[in-house]
Amino acid sequence: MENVIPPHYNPKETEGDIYRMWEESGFFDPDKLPQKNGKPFSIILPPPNVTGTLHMGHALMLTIEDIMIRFERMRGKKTLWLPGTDHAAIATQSKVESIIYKEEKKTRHDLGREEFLKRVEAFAQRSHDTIVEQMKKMGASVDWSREAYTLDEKRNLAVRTAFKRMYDAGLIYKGKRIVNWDPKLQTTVSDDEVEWIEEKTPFYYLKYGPFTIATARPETKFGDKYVVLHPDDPRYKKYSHGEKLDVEWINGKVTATVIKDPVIDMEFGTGAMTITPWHDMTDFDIAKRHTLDFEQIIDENGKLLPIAGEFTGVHIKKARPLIVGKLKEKDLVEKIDEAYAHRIATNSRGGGVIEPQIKEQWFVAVEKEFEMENSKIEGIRTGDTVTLKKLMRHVVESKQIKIIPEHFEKIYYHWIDNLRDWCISRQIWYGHRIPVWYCTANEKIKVRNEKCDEPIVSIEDVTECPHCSGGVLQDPDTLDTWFSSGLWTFSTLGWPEETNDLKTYHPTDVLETGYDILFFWVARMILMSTYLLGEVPFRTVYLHGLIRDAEKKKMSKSKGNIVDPLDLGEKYGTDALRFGLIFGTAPGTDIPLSEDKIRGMKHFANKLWNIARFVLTNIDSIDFEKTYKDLSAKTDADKNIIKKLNAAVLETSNNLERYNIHEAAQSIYSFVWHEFADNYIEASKPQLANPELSENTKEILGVTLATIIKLLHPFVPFRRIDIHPRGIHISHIPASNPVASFLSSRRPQARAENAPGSYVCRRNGICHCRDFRRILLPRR
RNA sequence: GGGCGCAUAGCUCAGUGGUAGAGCGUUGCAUUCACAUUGCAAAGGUCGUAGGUUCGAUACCUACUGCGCCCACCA
Repeated sequence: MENVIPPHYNPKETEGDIYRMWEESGFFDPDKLPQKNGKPFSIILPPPNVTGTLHMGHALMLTIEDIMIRFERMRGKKTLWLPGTDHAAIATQSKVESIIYKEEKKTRHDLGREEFLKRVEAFAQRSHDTIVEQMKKMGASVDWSREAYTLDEKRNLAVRTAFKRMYDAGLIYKGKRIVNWDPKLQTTVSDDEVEWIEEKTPFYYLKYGPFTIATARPETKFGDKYVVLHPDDPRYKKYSHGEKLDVEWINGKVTATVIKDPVIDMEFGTGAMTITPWHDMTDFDIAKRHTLDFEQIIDENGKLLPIAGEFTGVHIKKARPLIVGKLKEKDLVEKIDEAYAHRIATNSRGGGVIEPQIKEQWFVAVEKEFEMENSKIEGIRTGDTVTLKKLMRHVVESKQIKIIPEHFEKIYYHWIDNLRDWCISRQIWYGHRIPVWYCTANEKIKVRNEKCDEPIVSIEDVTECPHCSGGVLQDPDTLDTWFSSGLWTFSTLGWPEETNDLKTYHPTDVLETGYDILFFWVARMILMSTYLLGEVPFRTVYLHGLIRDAEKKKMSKSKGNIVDPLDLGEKYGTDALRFGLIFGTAPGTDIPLSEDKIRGMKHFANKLWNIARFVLTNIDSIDFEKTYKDLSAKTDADKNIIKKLNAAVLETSNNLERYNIHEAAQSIYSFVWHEFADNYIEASKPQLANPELSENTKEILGVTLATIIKLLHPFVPFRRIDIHPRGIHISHIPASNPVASFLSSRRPQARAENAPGSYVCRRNGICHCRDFRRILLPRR
């Protein structure tokens, strides 16, 4: 037989063609799979942000999910992996804002809402196209026909429906709360998006009547008329709660009221502090607790308001030295500690220093009790009184959602227990506009109804006030990006419509993502799904670790240590990249990315190539109907390899079934290299020369090769064997590509021999045939 | 301050109640024989310390030491 196999595996020659062949086969779409009646298995892809390109974390995510999906598809399940992308509201907006500013020196306000959104959408589209290409390069077997976008029409309907249902149930409300305000980007920022930066600031000890108070921010102190003390502090025993004193302050005399509250740390500073409830979280809480007055000192642009007297209109940054100067003049400064280490809140989305403000915002009430409708959750019946927090905790506690690795369950509970109402409004333009309208009719219109003061919450666009037919204005704010991604497991399946997909694939089986978004996203999906559908969004949460650089540092643009997954894929082949990413890495543990390891896995890819090369040049055909169970041993080497092959199949399948991906990879790796190649192939050489053993040895070689290719398929899918009358091709598709056309004919019962060009193996692209299932364990 | 985790080969990491594993690195051998884009082999570990449970502990429990992460946000 003519040997046309080159000695080195060249992934570039084949990967693109193989992906195209998969797409043509249609098997990524579960409706087109031969096993129409298989049990469903579904994963919804965590949608990458349309902020540019994929990074290593995405490559890892795609690899793990593709392994799970291909494994289940091979086992005969009706397998859906649904892809999509995320508009990532604030991240995308600030990215585009900074590009526009860099190139044209214009802000979004210079362009106006409409023009700016056009620019963002164009950018998002470009990012999307890049991401899709990159996903294909990674070999992701997602069903492109069901692709979704968090901001497309269907998802918009889902968002509005969810908002209205929660509003009507009293779980969404508008309220005044202190929020993280970013004066630079002119928006609120969620607690999770705040980044704390260590800084040394002077720490001022100021005389406040008989007290000395310590502060790092004298510029906020104008309105301070409450001095807070610990009730047990012996130094301040003679002052009682509620006592009023006149004190000399920045702009003259103020009447100070003594408040006793145990939140005060007696050890810190002087044990006495004055509060600024409008601009400080802790102060806000204290003021609420004692029903004190709130007064705004700083405006939305970071400038002082008239309460600051002569400093009115001065930006707080400039105001500090001026105010300190005045305090010194008045002899109110006792001392200044220059070496005080302080943490400053900043907006991690490329914004400025956070200045807390009290603002009207939309919130989701997580502790408000309501009656559960339509519950499919075990342990919670329809009509039970619950809270969103309780639902979120319950489904994990009762193991209806299992988190891998398990210890993240504890972290999840801790987070839930400390959870406060979720602020869902954002003062940015890119995203889902809040589906609320306000009546703009003024007093001149006689028909104005009392109800006109109520916000109009609607799924459809509102053009006039339903009460007075006056004009309306939509709330200018947009929703937190996690509001729409919270709906992701079911909005992608067609909700609120009762689609077949929703019935078939929800709850989904696995949600696989990085542990860094357990709170941002995973928890919010659990909230949304349990409330809106009365069921869990997924049964298993698989959390992968974060990819770090060789020095174990987080990859970030500012550090310049980003490694592009596609570069590595290009250099070593996608299979090597995929195997390297998952080999020896446990879930939930960070992975220092070493190029050496990927290179090592390329050796494995090449080893595999040469194993196939040896086997295929020594045999004439492979009977793909046979499995390892049909093999018989004539020598000790035969006996050993059959036993080990058997064990490798079991171990790999068992481990994959339990989502022990790295262990499954280890089993198959060590079998392929250290049993099959090192031992059996060596032993087979004399056996092949012996006429009595030759035929049986060929059969063992062929079946073992076919089995390992199948076992490896979920991990390294870019391999196929074609046996052609004129030679044997591994990982090579002739230009005419009859295999692809055979696959697309979707005749699983058709015998291999009937295939065009007498291709013996037709199944290495998408493994769907009976024998693939037979080599793997049936589901428990 | 609250919570979670880690400590295993020179490096980076898997793993297990009963002979300790991988990648890279190191050393030696091998080039018409499937594999130089390499292969084969070797060296290298009292599995952080001290107690406990157990017939048996690197693994389970406790304490300690040293690291790391998350949350809270101290005026």
